[in-house]
Amino acid sequence: MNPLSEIRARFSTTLSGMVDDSDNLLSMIRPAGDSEFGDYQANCAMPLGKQLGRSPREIASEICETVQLDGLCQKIEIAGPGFINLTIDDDWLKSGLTAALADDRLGVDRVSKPKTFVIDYSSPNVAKPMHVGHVRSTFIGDAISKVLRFVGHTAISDNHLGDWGTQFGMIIYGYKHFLDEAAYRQEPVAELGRLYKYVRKLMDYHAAVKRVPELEASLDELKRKQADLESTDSPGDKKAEKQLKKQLRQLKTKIEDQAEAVAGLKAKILEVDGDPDLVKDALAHPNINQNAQLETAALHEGDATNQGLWEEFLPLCRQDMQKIYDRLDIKFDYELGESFYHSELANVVSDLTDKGFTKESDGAICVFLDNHNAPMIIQKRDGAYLYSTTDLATIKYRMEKWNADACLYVVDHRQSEHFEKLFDVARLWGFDEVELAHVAFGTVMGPDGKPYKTRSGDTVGLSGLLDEAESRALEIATSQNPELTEERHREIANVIGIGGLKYADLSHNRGSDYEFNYEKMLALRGNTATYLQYSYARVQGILRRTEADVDSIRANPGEFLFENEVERQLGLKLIRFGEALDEVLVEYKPNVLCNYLFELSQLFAQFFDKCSVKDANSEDLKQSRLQLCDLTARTIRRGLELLGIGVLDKM
RNA sequence: GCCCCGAUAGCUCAGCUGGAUAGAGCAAUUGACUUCUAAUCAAUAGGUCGCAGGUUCGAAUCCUGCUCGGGGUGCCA
Repeated sequence: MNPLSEIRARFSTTLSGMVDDSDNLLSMIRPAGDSEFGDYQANCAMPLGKQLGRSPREIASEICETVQLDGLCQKIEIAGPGFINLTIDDDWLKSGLTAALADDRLGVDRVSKPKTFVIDYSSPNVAKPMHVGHVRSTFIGDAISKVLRFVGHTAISDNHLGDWGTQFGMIIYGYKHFLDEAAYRQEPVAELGRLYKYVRKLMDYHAAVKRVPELEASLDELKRKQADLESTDSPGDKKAEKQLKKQLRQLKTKIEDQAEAVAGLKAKILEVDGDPDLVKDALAHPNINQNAQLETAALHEGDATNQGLWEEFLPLCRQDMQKIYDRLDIKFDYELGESFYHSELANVVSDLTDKGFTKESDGAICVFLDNHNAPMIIQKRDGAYLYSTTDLATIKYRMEKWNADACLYVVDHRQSEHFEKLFDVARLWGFDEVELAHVAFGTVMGPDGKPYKTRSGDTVGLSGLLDEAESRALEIATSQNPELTEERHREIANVIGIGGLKYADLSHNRGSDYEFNYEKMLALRGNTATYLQYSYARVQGILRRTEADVDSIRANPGEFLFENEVERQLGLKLIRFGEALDEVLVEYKPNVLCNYLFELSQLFAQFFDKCSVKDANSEDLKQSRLQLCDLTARTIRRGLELLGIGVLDKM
């Protein structure tokens, strides 16, 4: 039992005797903001005083008299307007640590009411290279799944692959017209990738050729407007003046954006124009955009040739994608892609229609919702279905198959409106018991504060990103410890490179955008995976140098001794691992666990500095310190494992 | 137009279901390696929590307005 839930349990009895609903008050018991005030503080006397019309300090002392904290807290003080400051009893702490030492779960309880969670994350489009944008969903989803499982829930991870989309129409079109058979026989995946990129290029070319004149016309129009506004006489009154300036500013950014877009499109045209083969193919395939779309439509309608090609391509693409997941050590329980649901889509629409929830509008079948202006369209005018339809079919399947208590969607925050609508429709449809949550995350930014792109403006490919992280890590590992073998260096580089990447992502609040930076990610100091991994390696160093036998430490523990204040702090932090995990799951925020592990490692570094294990004054103290070391190492290792990050005994 | 999100130290970010003197890392300055890994630790300095109001014992946190920035916005995913 972690101290916070223990304290809350004790307060619960007292508070429920004073008010009807004590849950809110219990949540006001929290870790102390300042260690001067003790370990925990209960702030519930102030609001309670108000509610009961009495002095908060009076209430506080009444609470203190009745609450049973014997054996749990050694000091209870009332301070300021009515704060109740609590200090955990050293004996309680020591017995908790002793129990954790012998426990594979480090003293973390399993939840009393396990639930079934379905977690939808990663979800890339197969046949398109994975890029930096997939990183966050993959890491965050994986970490949440692992924490859920560790605390005792059932977590079903499901990679909702985009395996039925327009990219297959493009590849099929490419296969039919541009295939290099020898290359396909030798390296099918590479050839399919080439075909995808090739068709993409030609499609972009035609789209750009068409779009540039339109954009340029609109750009001229904007510039005219700008000139008009600039030559407008000053309106005299301040408000109008301000309005005018604002309009001009907005126009200016719009002009800049469009000019940039035109330049980008022109670059794409030039790229094709500069290559005679590309020009030839571009001219020979003027309707490639429409025709690729037709290939997709044919696939969806069950065309035998396209179906056959799709069945041939899909396993190849998935195999290729699997390489990335293997490097990241990410596994899924299920990988039910969009194609898995395609036969159900018509039923979704007809069922919703039968129940009277749909309405036809401009030929499309829609579900209108009270709190949204735009409806959710579930079938297009041309009869095709949309991702909203697939998502609804997916919810139905997950409920029927797993009877989920909660479905978590770890998806980019830009899709929040889609999920609001989706969840509303699902509830309308009858799935109103399940918790449906969009675990949204922000964008990975480049050093310019814009979404992370390569210098040429393309998205950053994931496999290249991993290569770069590992090669930089290799350089660091080699220069730090030149005496190790190259094989060891590579192993270290893998663990700190991939770990650094994951930690950089997970340590940010998932809702925020963050700036991607290799240097910071792998920095030798600061709040990085390396720092945590180094702490772990230092413990292992101590255990080696003292020739400690961890099995016997765990089996025959001595008393924990707090000779130095930092030893008590470290012990308290260790016993609070479960609190951190609970906190992660309140809002599905892995950064809470990162913070905990960083603070734990900082305390260990202080302990390392001040409290020698090898040269402890007595055997008892040495034993106690070894126990703290062992617990620290196991907590860091377990915590990092839940984040999907590895550790090393030496680095 | 409408909707959503953000603005915290020079930089990158925590903190946000209201709590005590706003935190960390980096960068800067200073000190500590014959020592269990210095990939470390100790210390100094750095702030009008975008602006203006409001709510209250108490506001970075909640409410309103404004400024600036980002995103979304019926037939892409």
